[in-house]
Amino acid sequence: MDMTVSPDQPGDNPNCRRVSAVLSRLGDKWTILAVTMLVERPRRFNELKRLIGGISQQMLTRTLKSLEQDGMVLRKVYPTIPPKVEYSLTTMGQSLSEPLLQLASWVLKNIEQIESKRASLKIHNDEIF
Amino acid sequence: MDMTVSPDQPGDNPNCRRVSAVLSRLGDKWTILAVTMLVERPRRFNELKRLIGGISQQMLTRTLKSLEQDGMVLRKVYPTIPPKVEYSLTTMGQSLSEPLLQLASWVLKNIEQIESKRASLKIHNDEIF
DNA sequence: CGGTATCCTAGATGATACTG
DNA sequence: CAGTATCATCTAGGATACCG
Repeated sequence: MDMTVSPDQPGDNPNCRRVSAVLSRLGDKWTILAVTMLVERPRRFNELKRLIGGISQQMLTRTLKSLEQDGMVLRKVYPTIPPKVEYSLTTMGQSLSEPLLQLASWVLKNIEQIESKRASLKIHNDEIF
Repeated sequence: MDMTVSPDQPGDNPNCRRVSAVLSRLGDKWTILAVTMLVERPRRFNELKRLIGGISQQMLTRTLKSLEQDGMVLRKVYPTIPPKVEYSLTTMGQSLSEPLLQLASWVLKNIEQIESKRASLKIHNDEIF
């Protein structure tokens, strides 16, 4: 599972792509947010929906299902009326949350700079066209 | 820029979505790999293409342009014949690479477990359908 | 060598309605 | 409450051809 790269190594790098496949799943529009919302404690479906904000019901369902299939999230159903479903992080999910929170923290520290850079480019383009 | 969440706080969370927007850009299919390939030293366009492997020319162009617009990557053109273009990480790009490499490292440590879990679910579904 | 331009498709996402 | 089902839209990404 070596991701180091010898200089100018030609051809494809299968390990890179296996890792990339997982990363691009983690990096979809909602996954990281969902995991973040589960760090503190288990949450119910609609609770997560409110916390995340702006996610459609369907996408929350899919996101949670993917996380469950990858072993990051545990789904527990309480057969009450009305039904209650609680989502929590597995051990692997908790360990994932550590680098994820570090990344989120980096984004928070740098988001002003990123957004202002994007904005300035936009203005520049607007001047040209 | 508070990402902490008071319990059951209703409504949308704009900060979450600003962060999410950046994260989902970072998490696309190629960005993280591209940044990783630039950590060691600057690289030329086709060098990156070879290192990443499997990326189309167009997507590499787009990925690098996005990173440049966000201030992560510096693009330096040497007006030689044939043309030579070198990409390197900016200071912000270097600082980004730290949490990114930690995340990549986490994936490497857990990828076997994730892939086997996915595979076992696939077998299970194949038995049903 | 390091790109653009164009076209195309699968999949991601959203909106809405319905259900146990 | 916690979903499914269905339909519509948008975009990421690939393939290919061309360019300075």
